[in-house]
Amino acid sequence: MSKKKSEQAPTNTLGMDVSVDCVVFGFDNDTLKVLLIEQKQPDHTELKTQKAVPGDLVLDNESLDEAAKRILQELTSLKGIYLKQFHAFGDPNRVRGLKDQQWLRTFRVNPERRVLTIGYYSLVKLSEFKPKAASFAGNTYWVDVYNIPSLAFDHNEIVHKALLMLRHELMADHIGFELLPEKFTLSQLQKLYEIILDKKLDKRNFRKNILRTETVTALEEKQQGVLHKPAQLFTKK
Amino acid sequence: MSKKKSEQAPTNTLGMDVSVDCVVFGFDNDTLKVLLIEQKQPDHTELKTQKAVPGDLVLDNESLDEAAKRILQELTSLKGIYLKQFHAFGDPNRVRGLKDQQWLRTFRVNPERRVLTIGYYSLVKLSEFKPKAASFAGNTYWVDVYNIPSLAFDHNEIVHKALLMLRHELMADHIGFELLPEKFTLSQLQKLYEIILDKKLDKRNFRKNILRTETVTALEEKQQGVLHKPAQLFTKK
DNA sequence: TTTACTTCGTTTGCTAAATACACTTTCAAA
DNA sequence: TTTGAAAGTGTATTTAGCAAACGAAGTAAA
Repeated sequence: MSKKKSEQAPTNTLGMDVSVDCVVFGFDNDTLKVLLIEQKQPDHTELKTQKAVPGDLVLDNESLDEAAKRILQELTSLKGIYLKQFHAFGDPNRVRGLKDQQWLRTFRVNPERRVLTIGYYSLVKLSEFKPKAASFAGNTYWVDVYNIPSLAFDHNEIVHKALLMLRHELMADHIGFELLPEKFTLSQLQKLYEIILDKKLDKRNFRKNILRTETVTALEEKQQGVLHKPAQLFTKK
Repeated sequence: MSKKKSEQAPTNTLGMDVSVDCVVFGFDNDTLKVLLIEQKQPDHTELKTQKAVPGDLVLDNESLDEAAKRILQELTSLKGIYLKQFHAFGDPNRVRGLKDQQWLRTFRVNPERRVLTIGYYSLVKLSEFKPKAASFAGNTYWVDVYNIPSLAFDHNEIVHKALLMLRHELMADHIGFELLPEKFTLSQLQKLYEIILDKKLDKRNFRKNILRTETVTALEEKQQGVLHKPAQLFTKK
């Protein structure tokens, strides 16, 4: 930003591509899931398709947050989704793998260029999620965050880091309800916490703590159609 | 990373410049300081010089961490300095201010290009710091982090965010001693914490907490040359 | 050498907050 | 009316936070 060009090496005058990758988390009351997209199968070839986290290049006049929002919106058709930047991934060779290059050549103008990517994670309510039909290369999948297949580029690392950052933020800012429907029970919320943090929590203490933070409010309503005592419903404050 | 080019806007084919900016923190036993560099005064002009945090473009084959290390090493001649990436700043117009452009034109090949910057902060021991003489544009200064002047680009925002992230990490990972000499007293460490967190701490609780984390070990040695009971010296474990 | 002064490091004693832990209640279905 | 299944709740103990005070260890000046 401020130094003169250094003597020992030429300053980068080509620039590089910058992308945003979104680790989209969803929760189905049982497992924490991550949304993956699949490489579109090139016509009549037998290439094994790769999977990755959704992402795209940042456009010329777009901020990083705007790019992340755009990607997510094209993907989910939802607005107002929780989004958080968590890390920049800048290995010079992070898209230079053979399969990675094969994939990039199918749609990038300059597939061989270095790509810096900014990682975002987002929290969506699975109940509201409708995968947008034909907008993406290949299919989309939800996979268990604790059982992620081998992904293209450095996306396994990106997902892993996203989970670590999500854990931190969950403890600090109690954003868990972003993954639940509008109305939810405290047991659902607790189970979500337990799965994200990967440890058991005490029911009474959990309730005390959550209610103290005042991030949720009790509704008059109760759960319906369950074959046991119906729980009180809550919503985010 | 994976989407087809979207219809509504052309994908960026020019790429952009990527830089790393380092917020270098130092501690003089009294105030938390940040290292600033000053724009080199163009010959016989009367332009008011601007100040900024040190940074530079990322080179073609360099990772982000490597770029940050390089910048810091040229600046301080020190190795093994604590460094942490904390945020990416990607506003499309973040270097497009009039004065910012004037400055960039004095040394950048393409001063008008969009620049994405990755923010790092680093912790240096002021006692070991020797500002490198002529390597940089203009002078270097240490300024109180709570009294930062108006800086070029979006560097005020960058410094502010760096401080917030430092606070979080200090509480979580107890990295404070990175700012102190090899041997330090717990009172020094406590004062450092109080200044970074901007609040008073209880002496006994502080000592209990720090000793419990086992990040420091007591030496056999005691403080010398003080006109009161000498304190025990500690060092990082 | 005595006294005053300063900060160190710990003690005591109180209050507030966090943690560990187990039983009763409510509803639907059989 | 019994059964299964999850909801919902209270208390005792431990740990953390805070205030005041004190003996210890050193220097400096009388």
